[in-house]
Amino acid sequence: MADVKSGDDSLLFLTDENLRKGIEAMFFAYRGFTSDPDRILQGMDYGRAHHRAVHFIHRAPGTTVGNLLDILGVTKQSLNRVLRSLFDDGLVEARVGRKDRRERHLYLTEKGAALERSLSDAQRARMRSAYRAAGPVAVAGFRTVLEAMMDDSQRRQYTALKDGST
Amino acid sequence: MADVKSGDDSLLFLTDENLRKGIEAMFFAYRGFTSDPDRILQGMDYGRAHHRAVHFIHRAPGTTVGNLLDILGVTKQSLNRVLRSLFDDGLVEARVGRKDRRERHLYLTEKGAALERSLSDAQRARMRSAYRAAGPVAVAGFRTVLEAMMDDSQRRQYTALKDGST
DNA sequence: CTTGGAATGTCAACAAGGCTGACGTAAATT
DNA sequence: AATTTACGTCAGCCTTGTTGACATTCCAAG
Repeated sequence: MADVKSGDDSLLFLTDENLRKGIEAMFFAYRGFTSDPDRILQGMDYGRAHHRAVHFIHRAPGTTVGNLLDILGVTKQSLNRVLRSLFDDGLVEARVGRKDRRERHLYLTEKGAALERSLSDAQRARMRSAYRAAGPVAVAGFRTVLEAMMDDSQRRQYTALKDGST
Repeated sequence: MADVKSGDDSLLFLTDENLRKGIEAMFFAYRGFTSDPDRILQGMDYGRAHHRAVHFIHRAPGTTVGNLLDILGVTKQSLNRVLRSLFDDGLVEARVGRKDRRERHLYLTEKGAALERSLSDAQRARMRSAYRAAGPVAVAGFRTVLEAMMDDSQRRQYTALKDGST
């Protein structure tokens, strides 16, 4: 695909220079992307790892620990440290699986949902403002490129969530 | 805001659902974005922090330590630890400023340039494949949205680099 | 010339959040 | 009954970020 004859400059967007700009844009944008939740979380005993856990538990209530491990791509020891503090503080609760009682299904409590809301409100506000400034066509392109940047396994998780439950 | 009259769907891309998808796309894509260099670096004594330092020294040869501090947004103690190991291993060299001799101007050695090349080759390969799959219009949108997501100070640094020296 | 402040380097201590390895328990599966 | 799976936990390590304190060097202003 995209086998462009010479004389055609439609592949100029693939120059190393343009790729470098994209790389640096990712770097700086990701900083902005995480900065608002980070600001909210600092001072609490929580960090970015808690944010991620809370986000995906909110997103897929009743998800199992193992499932969350796959999505977050960390070790169970690492996730467990985070989950334990969320349990202890009453933000997340685990219910034993009904079908398979080895599984723990995770849910946000009211308190947890409140934190999730405050974090995602902040992050969405930045996203919304960026989307609005860029317009719908740019946003579609944004999502297309991001999706193409993922590993296969990540893309599967993303799309599984994308059109997910609720 | 976003007071969309019914019948007009031009602002439908600003729904919370779409914003959430963008947020998750950023999360998963960033993992892909960093995974190739991370894989190369693991096993060496280096990590992502070294990659960033090497990248921006390559990008703006002769940059000062203070300048790099601004770009990377870390403390000098943190950066110094990274730079010291790069000095020790002969990947980066610091030349005392000619005009202001307090400043250290940073340059990659041949060895440092080789590492930079291997890291950025890997990262560019992923980027190129994503760009190619998405096409030029999507790429333009991608960059537009990312730029809109940055903080002002980040955007200034980004654009300063974007059309920068060489 | 002296001094204030800027740029840099360094030491010590600490925290978050990754990691591995090992081990234990309960429950499902074979 | 034996094995595998899902989960939890203990112990220890690494990277990379943080703060605070302090020394050095040197430009620039008084």
